[in-house]
Amino acid sequence: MPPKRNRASKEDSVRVKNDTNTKIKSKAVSNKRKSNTDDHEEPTAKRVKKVAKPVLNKIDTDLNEINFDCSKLNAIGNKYNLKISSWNVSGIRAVIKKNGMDYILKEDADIVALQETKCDKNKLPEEVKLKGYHYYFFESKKPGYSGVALYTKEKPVNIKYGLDNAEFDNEGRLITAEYPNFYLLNAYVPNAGQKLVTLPKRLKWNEVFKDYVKDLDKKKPVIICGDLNVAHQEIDLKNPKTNTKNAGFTKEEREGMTDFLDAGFVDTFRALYPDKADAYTFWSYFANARSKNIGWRLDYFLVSKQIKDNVCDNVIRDEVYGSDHCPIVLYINL
Amino acid sequence: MPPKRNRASKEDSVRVKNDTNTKIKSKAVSNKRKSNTDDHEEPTAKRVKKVAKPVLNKIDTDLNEINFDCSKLNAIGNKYNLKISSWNVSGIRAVIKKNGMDYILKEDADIVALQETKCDKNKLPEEVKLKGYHYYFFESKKPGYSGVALYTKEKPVNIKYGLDNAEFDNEGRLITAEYPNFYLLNAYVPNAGQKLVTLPKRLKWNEVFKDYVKDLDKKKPVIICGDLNVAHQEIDLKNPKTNTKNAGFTKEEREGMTDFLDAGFVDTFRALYPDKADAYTFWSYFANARSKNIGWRLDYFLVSKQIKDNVCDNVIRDEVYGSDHCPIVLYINL
DNA sequence: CGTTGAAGG
DNA sequence: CCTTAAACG
Repeated sequence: MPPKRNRASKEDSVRVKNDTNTKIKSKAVSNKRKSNTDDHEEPTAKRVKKVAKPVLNKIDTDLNEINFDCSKLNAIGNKYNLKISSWNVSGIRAVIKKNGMDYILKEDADIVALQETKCDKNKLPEEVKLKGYHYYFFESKKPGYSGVALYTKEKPVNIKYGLDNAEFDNEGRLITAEYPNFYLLNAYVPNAGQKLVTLPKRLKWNEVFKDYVKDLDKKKPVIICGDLNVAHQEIDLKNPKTNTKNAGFTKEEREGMTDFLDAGFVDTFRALYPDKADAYTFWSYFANARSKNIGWRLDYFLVSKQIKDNVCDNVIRDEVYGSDHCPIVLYINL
Repeated sequence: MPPKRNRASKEDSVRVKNDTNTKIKSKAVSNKRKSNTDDHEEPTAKRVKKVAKPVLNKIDTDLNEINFDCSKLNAIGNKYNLKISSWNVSGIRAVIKKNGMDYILKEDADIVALQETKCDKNKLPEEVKLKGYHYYFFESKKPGYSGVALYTKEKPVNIKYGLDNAEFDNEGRLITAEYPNFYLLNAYVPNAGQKLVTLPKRLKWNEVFKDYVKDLDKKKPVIICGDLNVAHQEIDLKNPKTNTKNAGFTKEEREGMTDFLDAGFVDTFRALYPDKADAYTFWSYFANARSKNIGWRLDYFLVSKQIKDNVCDNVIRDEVYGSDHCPIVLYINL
């Protein structure tokens, strides 16, 4: 069983105090006023809450049902010696309330990369402290917006926040951890926005980020993970036809991804499973998309070409709820 | 038992889907990286939620424990033939979620006056429709702010929204219902604000309102109910000494109340119970004030002097939770 | 639809 | 402390 935290039960009901001293029950006096209901202005909204809570916050089975290990060998014939988990939590405090840290502890990855933490450093609850990990939070200047975090068992040689760009570094979108034999980048790529209002900003990021990573790649192999906010190909989302003008599947964003990969990187999931459809990491909260698996693959592990054969597996943990994204896990031998 | 609505249980937990097809449990590979936790920047906020939810949303007993009838006779010797309930709900949608409408139905008053409904007409949920009542909502132009509602079994001769003052009528603070033999006024009086920033506005209200009511009082007797946002005398709040500079107990607000009563009205609760202490209708949500009964009497029934002897009783329903105010009930014979 | 801060109480 | 609307996704 996953450790359960003490949490208050939310019994939302009008309460009645227990010290009533007037218990005489008599029939209410008959009332001369007769009621008929007709002419008032009608309320238009339907109900306070639609029907039932989305299944999202309910436990069906427990985390022990998941196999967190991996027996697959990589192309070189080695088992993994490094496990990395990446998860867009869409608000770390909300995920904590849903016992999301239990998943992280159970996964027991060597490195955990979180995106959209949406929490100022001084508001981080105690629960973010995970024993056995060094952790690093990079927040946005805009409170409650964006933000990334990195947990790592081994202390990195160096930690760098941002990519030396004032605009993006104000938004807590990138942590670079340098290890002896590789760089690990945790990225939360700008969303192109409703009606693509921030597509220009996004394309600017693509350029700045590519330049930044190419420089690193000259020194050591690079592992990039996070929410890259693009479904690369048609296979990477349920409804490619109707989303070509929507954030995450525009021609520009898709070409940006292709362009990035052409610079010498591999989408590990697609490399391992070239034809696997219906494999998504994000589902809109709208219209119960997740239960119908109407999703997008927006979260990735990209690795430098030189270490692509080191990858053992890339797993999508779509059994894990708590956010509109699910975690993804990379097993690699480095 | 009060009728329970179908509501989703809020089991806030990270959920795991029930279709895991990989159940091989093998020991995680031993990891060469050793962990030691020391140097990261410390989170400063303590916990996500303090300790436990305030008792406010929990049912202890049920509404059947309350005696909603009244056998007391008024000074003329008559039992009541009219029951009026007044409740500052502090958000009608929140109260509905806590089954607050069950209280209203159980009380079964002839007239129900609500304050701080905080809901645009087009966002009112279905649950505001109560069978057997005509209802009238007066909203603020500022969404989610102020707003009053009136439920009445007998259809009034006339309904008037506001008091012909542009400033106050934009804020949904007053409904006047004219009945054959009296006026019923449902008022949500402006709060003087943090550091008394809106005390001038409040004092302006006092003048405008007094003039308005005095005019009505010349025609028919008046019953005023609602959140008058003042504790009149020291007996009307737990901590009079420390609150003389705070909204609700300033000299100006208290004198405003005295001044209003001097115009020919009676505070029915205090008239019936001149020395009753610890009788409050509001408790701050801060510091568990309600469980310690650190409260204020801010909600009133005021009646024209000419009908003061018609009053049978004025009850404070402090057993009813769901808001930071509790309901009050007037039993009268008219 | 769900998370967040901000205003208001 | 609690409710709400607005921004963002």
